[in-house]
Amino acid sequence: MSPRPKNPPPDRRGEILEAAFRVFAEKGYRAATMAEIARAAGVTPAALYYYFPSKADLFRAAVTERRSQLQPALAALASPDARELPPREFLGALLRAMADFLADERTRAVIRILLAEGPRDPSLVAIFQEEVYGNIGAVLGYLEQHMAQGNVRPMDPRVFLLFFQGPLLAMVIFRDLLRLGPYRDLPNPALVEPLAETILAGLVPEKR
Amino acid sequence: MSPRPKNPPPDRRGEILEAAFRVFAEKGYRAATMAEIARAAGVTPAALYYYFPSKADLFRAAVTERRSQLQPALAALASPDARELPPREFLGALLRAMADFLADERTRAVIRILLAEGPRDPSLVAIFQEEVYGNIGAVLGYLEQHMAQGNVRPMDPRVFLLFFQGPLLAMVIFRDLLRLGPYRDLPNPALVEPLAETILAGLVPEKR
DNA sequence: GTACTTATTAATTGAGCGTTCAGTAAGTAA
DNA sequence: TTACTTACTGAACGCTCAATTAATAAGTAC
Repeated sequence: MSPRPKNPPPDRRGEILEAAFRVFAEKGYRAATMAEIARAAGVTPAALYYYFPSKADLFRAAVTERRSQLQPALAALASPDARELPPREFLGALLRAMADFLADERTRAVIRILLAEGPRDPSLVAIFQEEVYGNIGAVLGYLEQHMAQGNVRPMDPRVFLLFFQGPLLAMVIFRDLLRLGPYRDLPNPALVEPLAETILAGLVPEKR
Repeated sequence: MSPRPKNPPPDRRGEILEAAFRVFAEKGYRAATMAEIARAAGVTPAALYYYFPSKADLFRAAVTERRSQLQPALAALASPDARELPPREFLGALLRAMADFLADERTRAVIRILLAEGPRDPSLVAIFQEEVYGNIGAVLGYLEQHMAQGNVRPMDPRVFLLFFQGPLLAMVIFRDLLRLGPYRDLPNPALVEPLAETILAGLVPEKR
């Protein structure tokens, strides 16, 4: 192959990032090789070093790039419109929005990377923590207000988040990451609807 | 150092397995080197090959060894005594037993390994799936019975498990694996007690 | 004490991988 | 046309690391 190809691809850098993300998501950081990423991107390994100074930098760039795709889904949860809803509707919508968010294959890839590399790379965790908690903040404001008014069972907001995110996260881990047999064919709604019903029955006190 | 030391340790193999488990748990499979495991066990790398044919075999053996430590905690959940309890007490005890189970550092190490290596090693997942689901089965029997009698809100048992395990698993991931700031100082009971209260209020219908 | 087995080491090998570097075709500017 | 920049390639380097091998001290059986 010759340098400077006839039809110069307009966004080599972007192609490399996408290929890198795919390979890192599939193999993990250590097992992913620059050679394989290069192959996936249709270039030679050396070309990767034209755009990124090291494997670590490429990894960071690839993951950070994808992260911004997650923003809208979370932001929607904190929209002013949503804040006008009564607790039952608000919390149900929140739950469904999170489920949609987790239904995205790229989201699951990020989770896969985060679970595999996060425990050994705090700076990677920090990237997501900042972003996710920035958006969750608004949701918590809503909650605190309704807890004070007695419309929602009062509790530590951290506990609330675990309560809400936990079952969904567990489903993604069991079904999509570990591929546990019994969960293979459990569709999202089959979890979300009973979950919403049961959580809300316990979380939102009966109308007085 | 001389071969065949003066005071021959009685259980070299066990020491190696323990050292290997620690290193694998901390570094992950790829990043853990035979040299480091050997150092942790107080032998040379070649000694590892006296007991285990390859790195992969050592890894499998180390993880499998630990797995059996988890059995008692899960078995207790399915004891005949527990099955006599009314749903509220049974489910509360189940939740607390799971929390205790997850409080064990070795359990968390297994989870860390499972999340990091599981997505790329189905046979590793299979080891745990078999064991965990063997014991969960008995719990599900209890549940089905009480669901049929209307004492527990009827639902897919898989959903029930996600519902029960999810928040605890999420706490372990956020607090212990990813070390998210806000969760750093959230003690187990601070999650378990409100969780039990809220889940049970929603899961177990009001007394008629 | 001799023969054999067990448990271990030191040294080495060989593959794989991140990274570097010199070279070069294609595009751009004067 | 010349000078320069951009965007790569092919080849090689150096290192790490899993795995092998030959040697050997300590224990055991006879």
